[in-house]
Amino acid sequence: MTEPRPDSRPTLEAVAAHAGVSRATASRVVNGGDGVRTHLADRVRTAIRELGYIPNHAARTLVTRRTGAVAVIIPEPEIRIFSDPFFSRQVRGIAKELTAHDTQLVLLLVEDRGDYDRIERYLAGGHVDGALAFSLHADDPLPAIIRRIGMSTVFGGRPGWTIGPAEHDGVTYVDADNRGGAREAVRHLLAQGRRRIAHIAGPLDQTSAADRLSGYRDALAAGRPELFAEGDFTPAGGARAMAELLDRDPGIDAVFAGNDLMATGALRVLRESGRTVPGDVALVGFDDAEAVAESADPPLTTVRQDIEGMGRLMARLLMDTLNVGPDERTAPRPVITATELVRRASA
Amino acid sequence: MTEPRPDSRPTLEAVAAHAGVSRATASRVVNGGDGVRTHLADRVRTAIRELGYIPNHAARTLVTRRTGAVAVIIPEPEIRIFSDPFFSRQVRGIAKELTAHDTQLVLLLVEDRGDYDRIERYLAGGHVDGALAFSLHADDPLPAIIRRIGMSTVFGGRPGWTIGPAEHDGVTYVDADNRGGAREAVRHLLAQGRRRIAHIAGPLDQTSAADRLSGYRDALAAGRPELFAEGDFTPAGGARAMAELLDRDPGIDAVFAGNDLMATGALRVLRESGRTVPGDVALVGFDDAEAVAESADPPLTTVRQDIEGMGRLMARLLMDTLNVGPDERTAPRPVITATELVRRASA
DNA sequence: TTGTAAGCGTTATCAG
DNA sequence: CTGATAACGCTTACAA
Repeated sequence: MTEPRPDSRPTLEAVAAHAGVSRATASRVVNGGDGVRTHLADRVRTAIRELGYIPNHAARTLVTRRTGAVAVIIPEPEIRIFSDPFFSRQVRGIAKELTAHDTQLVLLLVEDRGDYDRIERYLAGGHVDGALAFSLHADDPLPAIIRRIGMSTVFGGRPGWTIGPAEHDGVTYVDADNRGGAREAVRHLLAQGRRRIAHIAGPLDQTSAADRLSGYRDALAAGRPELFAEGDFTPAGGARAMAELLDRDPGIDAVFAGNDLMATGALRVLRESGRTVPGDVALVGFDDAEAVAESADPPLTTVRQDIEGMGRLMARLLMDTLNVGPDERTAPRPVITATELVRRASA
Repeated sequence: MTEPRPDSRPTLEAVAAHAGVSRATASRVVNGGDGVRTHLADRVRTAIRELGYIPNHAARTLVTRRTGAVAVIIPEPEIRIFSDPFFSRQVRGIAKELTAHDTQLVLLLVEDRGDYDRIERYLAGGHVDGALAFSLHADDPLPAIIRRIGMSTVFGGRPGWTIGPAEHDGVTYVDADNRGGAREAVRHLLAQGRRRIAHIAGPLDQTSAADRLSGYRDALAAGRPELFAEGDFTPAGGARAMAELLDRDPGIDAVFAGNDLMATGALRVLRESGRTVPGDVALVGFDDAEAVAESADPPLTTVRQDIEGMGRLMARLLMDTLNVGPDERTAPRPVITATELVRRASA
């Protein structure tokens, strides 16, 4: 019923023998075939096909010191992380780009502090050629690890220890223009004649939240009072913050939420308080999270960021680094991607 | 500023020399140290620590033919897949379990049909020891590939080509008790005196959708008319199906939706039609998707499945298979996990 | 252009 | 219990 020894696959040696050439020549053909007479190359290719040869990855890695794999490190200090569509979509973008470069994606989830030992061992163990890491808090141990073992890395989101988009210190990262996007959102509210614009910020130890708060302040600069509460990027947190804000100032006529999830929470509280949206209070979110912004009631006006595109970009940047050798790499630098205000019914 | 040659890490050879033993002995210590005099073992361990030795994975794999990695294959024929919290949570469970077994997770996303070539090459290339695969349609090429190259695999969700939980054909899979859960949901509606209970099914070529429909029918057996429309597991699809159902029978007084996302779509349409929930129409979802069921308005009564637990289970089952050798493995079998009705405000 | 041969870092076999 | 030594499958100088 089953084949005799399906276990051991043909080696390069077998291919060479089958084609009547040396293993070296066979190897050359497998790796592009430059400088091999087409006659022989064809014979080798035929042998490969007939034997169903597939290169042994471990053997290749052993000598080339290249694994053809990249680690994607995702922390989930809070529960929310992986169920947040944000990561899913970014990972999707990354996966697509890596696939295009014939590179594998090794997923490393970080649950708690102790996991970093494991991560370091893994990274140092040479299992991967580079790493992609996300949303680092200012005190995250990962940057130190990465620096220590000298691993090429691209970060997603401005790391907490950098000052801002302009001043960075030697890291490459991809981030949306959170500040600019927030500015645009608030200006949109101002343009509608809203006077008391509140902001529900995300956790301010995350730079995306801090940058959006900065944008909010930028737009309000013209002598307007600022009024904000800190949420946690969840609907419940948004609801809590909204209640607090309403308590502090019942006259609020607009809210800019740091993300769509918090906006839905705010929406619920606004409705429960008897206010209409956008009639009494206009509401703008951030992310344009699918299955959230669009299906909210009313659908959310929000600031869209191209999350999948950011993921792709991260991967591309990393591949670029990997493909030039440590010598003449382009200097590490942040890449800021544009945001876009999507107007729906809520503001 | 930087170390001279941070590039080349110490080898086992170096450790052996440092400890004054043979490479073979050093290797034994690295792999548990059975049958090595404690005296020597300690010396080796010290050397390992002092040199910062980390085993070279490729070299090890080359000889042991074990990679210490597992592939997680996720198809996304429709757009929704990865932004669906379902996969995220299942992956999370898998990741946790694999980590506990010191095994790496290689993520393989399948975009389109052509990707299967790449997947097959990858699997056959011996990059991983086993695979975890999801939600296969009846005509999915993956099972054939997996059988052809004889790779240990555990499926998530009942594969489309199996008949049901009882009759399976040689595959191990983990699935929630979709049918039982659906039955419970509908019985709950019946117990409330609802008479016209409609069902919004997911795409019926997915077994989870088909099984939930079966459960719906089971519960209705007592001579009740069945009334269902097929959605696509998205809010928009749920809305579409709801509109269609209302059109066909305006007297519907309850709806069992195949998942929470479709339930939110249905909710919107019900509200827009002037109906109250649960006053005029009771609504039950499926999944208990966080940030969806709970934050819906009203919060959704739904059937919870322990998604993360299912992920962990899948990984554990695979590891079990991997650790016993092809000889005496326990026969492939489905594992069905329990569901639980979570009562909230919508029904 | 092609072949020979020397590794790459481990584990595993087999004497001692 | 320990140590040579032979694989593992491939790439890459170096020679021819």
